[in-house]
Amino acid sequence: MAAMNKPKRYSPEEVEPKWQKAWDEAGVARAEEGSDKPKFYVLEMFPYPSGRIHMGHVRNYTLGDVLARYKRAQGFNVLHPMGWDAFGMPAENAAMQKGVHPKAWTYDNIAYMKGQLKRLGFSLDWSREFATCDPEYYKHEQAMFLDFMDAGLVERQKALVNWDPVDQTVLANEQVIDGRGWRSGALVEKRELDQWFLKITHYAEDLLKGLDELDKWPEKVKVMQRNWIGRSEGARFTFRLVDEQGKEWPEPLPVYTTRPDTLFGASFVALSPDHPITKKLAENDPAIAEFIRECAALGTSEEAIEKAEKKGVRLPLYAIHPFRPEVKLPVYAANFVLMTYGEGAIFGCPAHDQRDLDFARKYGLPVIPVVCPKDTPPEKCEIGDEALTDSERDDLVMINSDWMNGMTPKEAKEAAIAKLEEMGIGERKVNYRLRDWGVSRQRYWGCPIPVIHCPECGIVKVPKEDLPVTLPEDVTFDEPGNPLVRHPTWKHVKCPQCGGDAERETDTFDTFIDSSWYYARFCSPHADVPVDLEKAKYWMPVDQYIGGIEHAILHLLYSRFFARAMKDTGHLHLKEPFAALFTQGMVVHETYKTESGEWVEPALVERREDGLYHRETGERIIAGPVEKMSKSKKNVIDPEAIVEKYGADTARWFILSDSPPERDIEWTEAGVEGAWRFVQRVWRLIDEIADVTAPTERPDNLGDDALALRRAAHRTLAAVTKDIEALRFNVAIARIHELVNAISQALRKGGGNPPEDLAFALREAAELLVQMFAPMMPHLAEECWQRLGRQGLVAQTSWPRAEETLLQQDTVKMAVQVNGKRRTEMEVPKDAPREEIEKLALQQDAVQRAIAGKQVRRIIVVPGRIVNIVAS
RNA sequence: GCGGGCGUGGCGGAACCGGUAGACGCAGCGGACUUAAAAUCCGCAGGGCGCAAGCCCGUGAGGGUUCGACUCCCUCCGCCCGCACCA
Repeated sequence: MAAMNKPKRYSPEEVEPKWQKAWDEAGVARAEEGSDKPKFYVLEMFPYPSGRIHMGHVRNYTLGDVLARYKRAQGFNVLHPMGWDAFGMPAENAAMQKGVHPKAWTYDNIAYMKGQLKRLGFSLDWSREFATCDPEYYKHEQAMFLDFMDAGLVERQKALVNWDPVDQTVLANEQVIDGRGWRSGALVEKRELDQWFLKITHYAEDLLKGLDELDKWPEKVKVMQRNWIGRSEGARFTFRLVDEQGKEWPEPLPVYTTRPDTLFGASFVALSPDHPITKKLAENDPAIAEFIRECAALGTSEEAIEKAEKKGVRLPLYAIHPFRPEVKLPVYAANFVLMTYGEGAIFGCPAHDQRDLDFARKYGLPVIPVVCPKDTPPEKCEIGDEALTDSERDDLVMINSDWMNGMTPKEAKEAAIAKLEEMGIGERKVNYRLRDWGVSRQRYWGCPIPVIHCPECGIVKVPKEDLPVTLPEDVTFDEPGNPLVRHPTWKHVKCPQCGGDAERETDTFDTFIDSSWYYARFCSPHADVPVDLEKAKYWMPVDQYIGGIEHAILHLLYSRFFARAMKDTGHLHLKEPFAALFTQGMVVHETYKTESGEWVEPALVERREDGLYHRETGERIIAGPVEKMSKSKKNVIDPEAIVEKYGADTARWFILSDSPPERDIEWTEAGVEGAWRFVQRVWRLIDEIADVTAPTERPDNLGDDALALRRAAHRTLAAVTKDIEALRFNVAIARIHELVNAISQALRKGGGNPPEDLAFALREAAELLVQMFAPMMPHLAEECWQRLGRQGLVAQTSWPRAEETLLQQDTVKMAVQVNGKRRTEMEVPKDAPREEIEKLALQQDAVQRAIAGKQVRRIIVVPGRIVNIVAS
């Protein structure tokens, strides 16, 4: 008989804080080096301290926490740290809008969000916490930058940037909307500024090759990175140029091509509007100058590029065809030729390149096919509106190409390159789309770049002993622009070399630098070097990295680059920081609008019999599509409200159920209610079983019910173990549901006073159940564990092992098919001989009916699964 | 245009290596308990025909391989994501 005062209902608001405290005190999440256990480093992408945790965080960190808790139980020494990606523009925006200092705003947010993460019960090692805006963190970033400079991995280049003349700052491409600054609305200008660049291109080939080894990364991400790096093989060669009088231009013109095989089809040469020759010619030719202006005004927005017509302007030059000196190709400046790729100049072969074809048609240039399908006679080979761009197909052959005629395009490529090399005017060349990484930002809330500009000595590195270069705190945000520039004293320093007056660099680093090495810092967060190599050698690489797909290129590529640069400067020992990557799906929610088209938040929507209504105004509400939670569409569910109402375990359980973690999950009230009911149901079940008196030793003879339950429990354990390993949490949860159903049924069968054997099985199953869901619902698990009278924390208990003998069955159910159609099923002994199974199958009534009047031709037996009788 | 992925009940999704399609959950329906409701518990549930036993159809469409296909191959349709004047 249960005690009267026992809580009927599980109350997370009381239970959860209690266990969170217990975990803290027991140091459950503490990771220590020097353990003889194998290590496991699980990391989720650290958050930007925007103010509050959102559902995406809940999903991300729940996935990681399940894995961390599971691996700990499996006997791993687990590193599961958390920190803050704390530099960035929102802090400055808050400063401008609300008058708070970015630092205060950031640290307040961190404090608040840390509390939220704790209330969600994540087993994080907070002793390793840091924020990237801590000078203790960024001073190491500055030191490494100096080392990168010494290693030749840093360059200062002029670069075209988006300049907002009102806010007086550089904007990222994403911050330019329809040619205007997203905050100021001012027309953005293109400015050429001196910027710091990290030479990521130095590792282009290695970053590409490294992808092949990352067998635990999603193919999708690797493909995106491959495309981004954009390796292409071709040739670089030069054209001789002559002017209209036939006078030789002083310099030959280099071009890059991936299709040297099509050289005989060339009908023009085109330069980028930004090409030095174009600019030079524009000095004396207003038409060219006007064209350059036009192209610059068009901007670089994707939309503009997409819509832009192929356009060009004739330059007063001809290019001499390298293989046919008598042929002079007209030279144009064309808007589709990019200065930033290859040599900023191309030869146009309209027959085999769509852009060239469009251009040729517009300007009436010849279209000479040089590649032709084998079964088409050369004279019939014509190009309409579409260029023939294939070159890999084997059924293609070169035509109109002098000595290359008859070759395949592949052979012709080789032949053309050989010829260009022989002539001494070109060579084989690999090109990459990847550009160097511009890291200068004209912002305050970022890591200061540790260099000094001296009028005498030029660029001078800040001596390492003077690091960190810290941000001044007495800055104002009442004017646009970078407060570091107008700070009265900060930038004025003596040159470390000559002692004369000099100025600090006032740009700060792109915040992507901060997140490019934080994973390594977690190994030794308090070390006085960027990374303690001994510790990094123990913990790195990250065994499982988890985060959103939106970082597929930027963050993940920068991190891979940084690891390489750190390795080459002695700060790390490996090139690939993340051994396994998991990209989670988004949390989505239905959207709601009033009839007048205003977005309505879910909390204000009331579900009535005949539809949806506004809780306050009573207006009709129309449900819209299910979309990513976003403030603008108001379809946001605040995790804090969920935790308050249902507790962390319910939130965690729901977000893990139903949808596989890589897919989007729809947050629904009904789904959360379901999870909540399950939490209560488990609690009631454990509560009842705790009252059953059970033997501690397994009774010798187990009845059918007890044996069946033991089998169910151990089979579930085996399945759940596999599913967690594979991050198939939704399936693991389904198995756990099944086990709960099985235990409930067994408990009902046993009545209030089950026999000894069943009592033992019930207890065993209950304990296994609790251990299985502990990584997902850790608080409930501890409470149940205690209720079952077990000592210690589940969080510190080893993962149970399934008993092998219980996983096997004495008899198996086999389906019986006739001609591939299932007719019946039968129970046969596990290792019944083949003949026995065939005989039994043929005896089945349903089989007899199905084969009546037919001849049995063949019987296929798949042991333990099916029998298929082929009859005709 | 190029690249990647995905199409399974009303919904989210299961299905090991080619072997009983639809586990589990949500929503739904019926019943028990209750004065009533909530909660809880029991049961039903892909579609069609049938009183039933049972039979037929069924994993986007069509074809192929196979004793057997959600799974492998080909063609097509649809959706999602990424990249995109990259020579």
